[in-house]
Amino acid sequence: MKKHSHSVRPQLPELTDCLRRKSRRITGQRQAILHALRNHPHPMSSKEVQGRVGRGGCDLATIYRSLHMLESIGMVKRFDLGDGVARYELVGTDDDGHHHHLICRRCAEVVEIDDCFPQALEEQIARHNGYTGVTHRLEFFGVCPRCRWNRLT
Amino acid sequence: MKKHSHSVRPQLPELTDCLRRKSRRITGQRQAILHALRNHPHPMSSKEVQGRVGRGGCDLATIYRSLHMLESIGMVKRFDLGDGVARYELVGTDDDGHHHHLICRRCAEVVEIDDCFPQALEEQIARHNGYTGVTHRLEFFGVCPRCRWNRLT
DNA sequence: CTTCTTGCAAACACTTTGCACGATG
DNA sequence: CATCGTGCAAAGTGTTTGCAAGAAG
Repeated sequence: MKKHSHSVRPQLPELTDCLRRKSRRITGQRQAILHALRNHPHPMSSKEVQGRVGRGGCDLATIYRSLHMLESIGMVKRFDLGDGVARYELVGTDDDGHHHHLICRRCAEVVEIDDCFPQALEEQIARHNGYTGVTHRLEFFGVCPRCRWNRLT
Repeated sequence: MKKHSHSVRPQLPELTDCLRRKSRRITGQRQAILHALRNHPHPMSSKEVQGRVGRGGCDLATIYRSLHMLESIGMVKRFDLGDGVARYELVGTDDDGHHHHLICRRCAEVVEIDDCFPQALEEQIARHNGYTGVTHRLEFFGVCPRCRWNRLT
């Protein structure tokens, strides 16, 4: 059971080990991308990742390819915040990365949410429709305290 | 309270009246688009709408503009099924169009779902984070009975 | 030295926009 | 007949891909 939004944040060596185990090559770019993801535990778009990859930078195509690869081996999770831009988060070492977000409609601030759609209800929906392997994608939208305040003044 | 997925399906005259009330012009294209949406009560992309607009057809740009306009006056609701393509559904006369979907990961079949995220829990999430006007976007994904069967054979 | 990765540029898919012409109220 | 809506083509985004050069194991 998870008690807090942020699970254990993996260290870089653990991450590269993970690549090694999956027989993926450990390149400078991949390390930089993982480093960027590690230091900003919020959904990041490819461009945002690129912006946080320092010295020398990294081609966007490489970012896209890396992110896909990392997703395919379960090291990152893709999130869809509703604006047609794919965002990714590093998956902790102890969980599967499944969680949700509360996004401010005005400033796009993102808060991690621990609550989840009731499992019993999901199972009922699956059974009722004859579907198997059912999961869900869930995000909340609202106005954050700061934006609400700014709007009032 | 809603009892069944599909609320009252508006007739064409009601729809055009709605446009009139909002002082939007009633053009052949808009009628055709509304007609298409009316006869296919599932999330439809702009291209799908175009494919169902008969005789003469209609420019894609017009479809995009119409769909935006219809959304802005609340006649259609936009859904995001996770594949970066905006889809729209006509909103019934008696509800606000809020509902969810169960989508087959293999054939993309879509089933309307009546269940919703528990309101009490949503309010708690909002309060806990100081957010106001909180809503949610929720979609389920799984494998439909038919695809499951085909896979077994 | 073999195989996997990268950068670059071109290609793509979806969506938006400028503008002159055409239709609606 | 004033205004709004449409078609067409061009431009914008975000993302994917082909290919030769480069790096990892």
